[in-house]
Amino acid sequence: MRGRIIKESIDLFDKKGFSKTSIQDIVDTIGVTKGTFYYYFKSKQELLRDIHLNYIKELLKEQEVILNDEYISCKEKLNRLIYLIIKNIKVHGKSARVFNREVRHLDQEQVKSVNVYRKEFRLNLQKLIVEGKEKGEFRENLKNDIVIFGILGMVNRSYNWYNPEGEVSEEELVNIYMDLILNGIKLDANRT
Amino acid sequence: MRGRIIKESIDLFDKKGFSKTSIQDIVDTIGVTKGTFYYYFKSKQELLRDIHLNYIKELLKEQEVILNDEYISCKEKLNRLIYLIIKNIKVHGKSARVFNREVRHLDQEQVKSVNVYRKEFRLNLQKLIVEGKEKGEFRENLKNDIVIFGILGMVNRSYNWYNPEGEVSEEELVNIYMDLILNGIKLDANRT
Amino acid sequence: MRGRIIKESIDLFDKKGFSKTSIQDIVDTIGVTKGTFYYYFKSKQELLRDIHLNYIKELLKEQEVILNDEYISCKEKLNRLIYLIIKNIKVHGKSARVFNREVRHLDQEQVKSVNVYRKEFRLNLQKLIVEGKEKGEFRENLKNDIVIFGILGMVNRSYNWYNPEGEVSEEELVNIYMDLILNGIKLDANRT
Amino acid sequence: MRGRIIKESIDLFDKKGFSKTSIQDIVDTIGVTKGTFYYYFKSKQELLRDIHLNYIKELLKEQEVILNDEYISCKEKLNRLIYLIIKNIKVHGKSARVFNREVRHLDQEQVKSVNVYRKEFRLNLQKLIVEGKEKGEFRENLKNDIVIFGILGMVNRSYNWYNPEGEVSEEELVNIYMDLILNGIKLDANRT
DNA sequence: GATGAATGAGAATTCATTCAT
DNA sequence: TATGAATGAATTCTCATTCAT
Repeated sequence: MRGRIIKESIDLFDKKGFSKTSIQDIVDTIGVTKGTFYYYFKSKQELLRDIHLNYIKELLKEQEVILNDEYISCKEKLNRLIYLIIKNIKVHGKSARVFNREVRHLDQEQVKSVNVYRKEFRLNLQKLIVEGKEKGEFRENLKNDIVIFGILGMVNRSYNWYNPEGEVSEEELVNIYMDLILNGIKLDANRT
Repeated sequence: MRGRIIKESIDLFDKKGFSKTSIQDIVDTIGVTKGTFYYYFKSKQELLRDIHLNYIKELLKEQEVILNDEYISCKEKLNRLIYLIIKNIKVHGKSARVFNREVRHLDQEQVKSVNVYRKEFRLNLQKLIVEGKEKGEFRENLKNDIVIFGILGMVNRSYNWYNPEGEVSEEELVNIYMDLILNGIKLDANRT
Repeated sequence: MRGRIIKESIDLFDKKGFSKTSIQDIVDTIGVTKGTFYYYFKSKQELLRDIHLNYIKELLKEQEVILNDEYISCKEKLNRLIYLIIKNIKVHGKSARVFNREVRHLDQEQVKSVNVYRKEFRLNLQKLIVEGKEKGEFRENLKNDIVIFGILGMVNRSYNWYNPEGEVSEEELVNIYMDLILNGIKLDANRT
Repeated sequence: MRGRIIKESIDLFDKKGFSKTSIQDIVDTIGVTKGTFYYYFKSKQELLRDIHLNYIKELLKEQEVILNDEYISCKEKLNRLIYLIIKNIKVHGKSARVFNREVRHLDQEQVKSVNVYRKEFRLNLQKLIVEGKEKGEFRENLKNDIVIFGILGMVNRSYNWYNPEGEVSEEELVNIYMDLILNGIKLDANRT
């Protein structure tokens, strides 16, 4: 039951937004009554926090698998991490959008608890940049934090416009992003 | 009065979010009564739409000034356009955040009316990429639309984390973005 | 101006009902502002009372002309009085419907002032019955007041269903009512 | 609870009118809160529609019992039907008045659903006239529909002026109406 | 585990009315 | 005469939450 409530809530929050989705909407979709909801969750906010935590923890876990792979280059790791996010759009797009949109409906305490993981995710990425620099894969003169903010901004925004069923496949999109991130857009006579 | 209502609303919407800001909150801040609000606006949504339209129209106007300057290169134009957005954070950051966060509280009709301008802004940027390619400033093998989506995602997200009063100045931030966008992050032996 | 306000108000009250018609609706129709309304009327209720008084006074005047005609029988007077009401549907149907429907939006004081005339109208009709009895036109064993209440109920209700543009003309309707009122519906072997 | 809300609402709607009765008034009378009201009814209008439907359906049921009685004449049926309406004044007078006065506060859809029954009630009465003609009880040259509109108008208006506690008993009132309807008011030398 | 009735606080919105200009 | 800004009280309705069963 708890799982079903979470699942359907994500659907509804994605479709109508957190504040426009009522508990009634949620339980109606499942076919139970409001009492049931409050048997499993202390409040609407708690449900939202759970969704956030589920999402970011899962993402972190998958991130770690990639980062800990010793046999691939940093570029490849970056590639896979971006793919992780893009691939997520189809499978967990709803969670992702809810995650990215509805933070402001959590209270301070809850935001803090979520941000711990959020920050960890970002810092892990920064470490990747550092490592890439050391291995001579990335340029030295890069501001780690801002570069990561930039990449995340770019990739995450895809949730808002990218349609996985459209003409650009997920693999292509990742390639385009990687090309952009690695090489930039400038035409440079000296490059191959 | 109308102007004051808009101004204070932007403040509140930025601070607490659209749905958590009541008309009462707004009029209390100004020191008038709810009736006054409804004298100037048909509904809360109409106010939000007005904020959106004001913002995007203004942005479009400034964009055009930059794009129509015949004496500067495409790179320079891009630079200035990004600066336009970043500079906006300090001056119109609140509007910008409201603009980027609260779209979903507009109804279909209103979203449509706003999206006309939103799209125009994006298409203008795409034209810049095309032009840059023709002039040999940008690489040929770039997907115009996705590149622009990427750049906008990256730059716009700054509204959520960048603090203009912090240690990185706006000019520096723009330079970092430009460097990233133009050159990418890859270390390339052939480059200077 | 005053006249125009009354005229348009009757229209709107008939179409949407008194309570669903706002002062704003009224002044918008005319193209003036609310201030103007309150220059001419102390309140919305006062307007309604004026409409009522205008209507009933006018009706009374026309009634008197008919009743005072010395050269026609009581039957003929009754005929003409019913015709007066039915004919009114086309010309003053709106006023009439407002008059019959919206009494309850007047306050006690106002109802009283209107009922003076309303009652006079009814008593005049009762006198006609009395006179008709004396002249041997109507049966003796009739309860004057109830007969009149019955006739008025019957005829007045026409405002709610009768369409003067339909297939039954006003003259025909009056004839049907008169036949019903004079002769009843019973088949009587002794009658012609 | 639902029943109590309906009951008290009829009282209040009768006393103050639909639009002047607020949900607050209703729940205050019962001693519950507004939330309770909206637990049982989707809107104020829905409540009104329910009142209408309850009333007309009940009336229809009683009408059918009378019409289906094979052992009585049409005159007698008419007599009993009018008695049904008049008797109703004391018992269901409030419902009846609300039913007759507040139609215009229903929306189109709701009016339609109510009018189905309203019309059925009227058509049943028309069939009675037809039957009465065939059996030689009523005159042939009567317009069925208009006669019924007339009779209904006459009888229904009683709700507005007739006081069952007054000096005219319900039985007497019905007799007076029947006499008027059957025989008319004309003094006819040829009649008994 | 689950229900369903009830709450109560607050939300958006409407509107008759006032009044300085 | 007429305007238009402002009021304030009331109104319908929503909804997260509680709780006895």
